[in-house]
Amino acid sequence: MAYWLFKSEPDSWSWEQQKAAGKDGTEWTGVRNYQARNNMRAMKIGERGFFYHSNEGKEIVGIVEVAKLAHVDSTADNPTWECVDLRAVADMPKSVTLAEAKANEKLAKMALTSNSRLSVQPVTDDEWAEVCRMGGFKG
DNA sequence: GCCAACGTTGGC
DNA sequence: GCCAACGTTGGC
Repeated sequence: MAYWLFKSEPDSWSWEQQKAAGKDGTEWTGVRNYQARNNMRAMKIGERGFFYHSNEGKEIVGIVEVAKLAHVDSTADNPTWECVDLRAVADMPKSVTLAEAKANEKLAKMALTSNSRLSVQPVTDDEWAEVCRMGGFKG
C-alpha cells in the first residue's frame, strides 16, 4: 500500500468541501502536471493520502482515500489529463503544519518540504507514520 | 504583494 | 535538442 499527499488551496477546494462530497467522494480535478498525473495513475483503490491546505493554513488537515482509479479529468480539454476520485476518511485530530514538518528531521526528505510545487506527492511509509503520530491519527 | 523555484513553451 | 522566456505555484 502506497501513501500520498494531495494539496489544495482552500479557496478553490477545501477540506470542508471534500468531506461534504461524502462516501462516494469526488474527482480530484485540475491537475495539469505530468508528475502529479503519473502519481495518480499509480494509485490503487483504498490507498490513503494526506489532505494539505496550501497558502492558507499550510497544514495537513485530513485523511483521504482513493475511491476510483485514474480516469480522464472531466474538466480537462485534453484527455491526457487524468484524475482519481477521493473520499474523506477522517479529520486529522491535530492538524500538522508545514512549519512542524520542516522542523522534524524525519520529514526532511518529504516532498512537501523539498518540492513544494508538486501538487500530488508520494509519501513513504515512515513519513506517513510520523505525520500520523504528530497529528494524533490512529488508523 | 513579492519573489524564488519550477515546469512548459517555442524559436532556433 | 537546447535554452531563454514566460507563466504559475506557493511560502513568506
